[in-house]
Amino acid sequence: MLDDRKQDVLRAIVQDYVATQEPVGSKALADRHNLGVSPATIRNDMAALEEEGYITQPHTSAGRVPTDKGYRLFVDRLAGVKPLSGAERRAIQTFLAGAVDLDDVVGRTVRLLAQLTHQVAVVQYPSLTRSTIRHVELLTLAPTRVMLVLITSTGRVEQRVMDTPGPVGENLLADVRARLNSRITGKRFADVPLLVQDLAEPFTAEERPIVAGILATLLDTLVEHKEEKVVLAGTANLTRFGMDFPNTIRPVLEALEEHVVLLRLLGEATDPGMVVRIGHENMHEGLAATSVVAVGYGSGQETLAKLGVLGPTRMDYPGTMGAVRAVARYVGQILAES
Amino acid sequence: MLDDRKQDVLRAIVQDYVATQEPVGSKALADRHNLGVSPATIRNDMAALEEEGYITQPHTSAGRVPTDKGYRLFVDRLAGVKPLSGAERRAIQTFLAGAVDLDDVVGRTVRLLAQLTHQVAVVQYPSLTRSTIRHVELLTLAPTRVMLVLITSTGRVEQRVMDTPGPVGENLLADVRARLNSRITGKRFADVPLLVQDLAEPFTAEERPIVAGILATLLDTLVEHKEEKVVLAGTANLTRFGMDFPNTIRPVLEALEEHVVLLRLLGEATDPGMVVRIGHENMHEGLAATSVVAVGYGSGQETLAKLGVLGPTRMDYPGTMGAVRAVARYVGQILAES
DNA sequence: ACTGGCACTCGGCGGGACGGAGTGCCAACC
DNA sequence: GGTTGGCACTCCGTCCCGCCGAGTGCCAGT
Repeated sequence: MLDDRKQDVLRAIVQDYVATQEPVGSKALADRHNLGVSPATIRNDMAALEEEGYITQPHTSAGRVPTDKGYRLFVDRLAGVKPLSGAERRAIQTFLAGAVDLDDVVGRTVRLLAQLTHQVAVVQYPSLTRSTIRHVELLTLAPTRVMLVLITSTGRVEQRVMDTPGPVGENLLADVRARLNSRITGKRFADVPLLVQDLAEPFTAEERPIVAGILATLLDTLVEHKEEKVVLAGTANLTRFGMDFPNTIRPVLEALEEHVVLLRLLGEATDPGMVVRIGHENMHEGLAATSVVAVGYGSGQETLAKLGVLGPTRMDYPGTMGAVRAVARYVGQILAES
Repeated sequence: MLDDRKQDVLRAIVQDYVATQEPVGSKALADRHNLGVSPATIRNDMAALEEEGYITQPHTSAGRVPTDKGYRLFVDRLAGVKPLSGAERRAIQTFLAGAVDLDDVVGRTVRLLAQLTHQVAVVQYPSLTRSTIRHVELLTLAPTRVMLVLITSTGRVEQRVMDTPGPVGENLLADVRARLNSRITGKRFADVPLLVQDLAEPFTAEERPIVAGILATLLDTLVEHKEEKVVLAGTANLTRFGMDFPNTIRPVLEALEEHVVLLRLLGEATDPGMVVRIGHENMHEGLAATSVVAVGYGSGQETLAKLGVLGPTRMDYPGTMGAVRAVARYVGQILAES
């Protein structure tokens, strides 16, 4: 379908367009890349590429610009992933190593990624769905008020305060705590409802509603925090592109504020494979000129969560992919150690 | 210095400019506000106002625009705080009442504030400095690894994982936990170092370094989390103003990413008094065209933290101040209940 | 002290001309 | 048949110019 030279031409067009941000013409191509043929020949190839939908011209008698389909081919077949320099790798490692807790790791990661790629970075918190329960703690705050603290295998802590139907003694609480932990410590979230089902039964009629309340809150917390959290950084980088702001930047900022959208963007990324979604592939009107590069990360084998960057379709894909992959690896490493 | 009519003129200029976003001329003023005098008279007053530095003209023969000094006078003496409508108040209350935990309260608050004011909203988490300790919990994660969970009177939970110099028995941990809680529960953060000073003494030579390590981590956590956390929302609202983006919006986005700057912006706000900082008063180059309206909030008497909004100097001050004040009150109320 | 009139100053806007970049096509060439 | 040089054509961006309107400052009159 596309002979070698046409692929070379497409690759050259993408590279030049990304570098200059301006439509690229046949003469400029012949000058900057030594393709060994004349501009006229390139023109013929360009006409063919346009026919096939890989490139387009903004107006008659302007240069060509890659289409989403063109970028897709470029990413899939014409370019690799550009590895980071040794210095960059070391910088990442030392920067992330200084983190004190999970929040800090995530915060540092997102800033790092934004700075490295000069784009908007998004990091999703380690997901609860695959993780297990490490400990459940119950504390009395007042006679009829209890705080539940849930610690997960990913180091995340969730807390919830609840009011109880009657006063709660320390003994009762200690009993419930012990029973709870012996049953669900080390278990997966999904299995918890079944495991605690009959936990209230041994208690007296007076105590039972209290215990039931605690269990309900526990289950509620598990469900509630399937709502993943995301953080982002580098929104100022959006201003680096073009002057057509009101139409371009605004919908992007709006999309970034909706966590639902963000999560969907990172959505399909899984650990080994990096996902690149280009322009309209995002299935979001406001992000038609935006690409997302995302990848899963995790400690050890399993994918805990995802991270990625978001920028204009005219981005440096090899470099961006390299940075995203590298950061994901180092974060996974850090998390595995702690 | 400024007679009544000149003040009326200035007020009218600010109101019209905020409404139209365009320099306002003498004729338009005479038409839209019934000041009872002719445009020529207004022109004289405007000349005086310009002389005094309250207004300025972008170019010769354009209308006048308020200066920072003009806005300052407007806020201080010419306008009040516009209270919200009953419907708005009810909407705030029900929206905030649905929150499940502290994170959720903060998240809802910031989104609410952004939507209400159509500007960028900033909410600082309840500060630790004035709050007291409600409970300290110690958990073993592995033989030589301990997790410390700190619960504060504001409902905030901080956790930290540490490695111990040797294996830690449950008995030892329970002992330390009990001693710690009996000493510092209910105490202020600032007093903790003194209170735990000699807590390691009763222990054996083997145990002492472990206990010391735990204490060190505790103190470290207290210091560490003086670094306040902030969240923001509504950055998309920045695009509502003018087309001079690259110069206007970029430095603002950059400033918003630096938490240090954000915290300083909210800085001086205290509960009863609302702080309005206009343009250059922010002492930040990139925020020369930006105003900040901030106020402290808290449950009961004391100010726990601050919130506010950030927008162009040409903002609707009375309305914004009304919204900020109202939201702060309701958040304080919600926090007091929980 | 206020008002109406008047000359003056600019910025914004539309129209027209120009130059340049780039294309498509065609005939010639290897 | 693929490749090349040449050429006419198209259109965008830009510059320049002149006009119009809004708004001002000043001054003389009430």
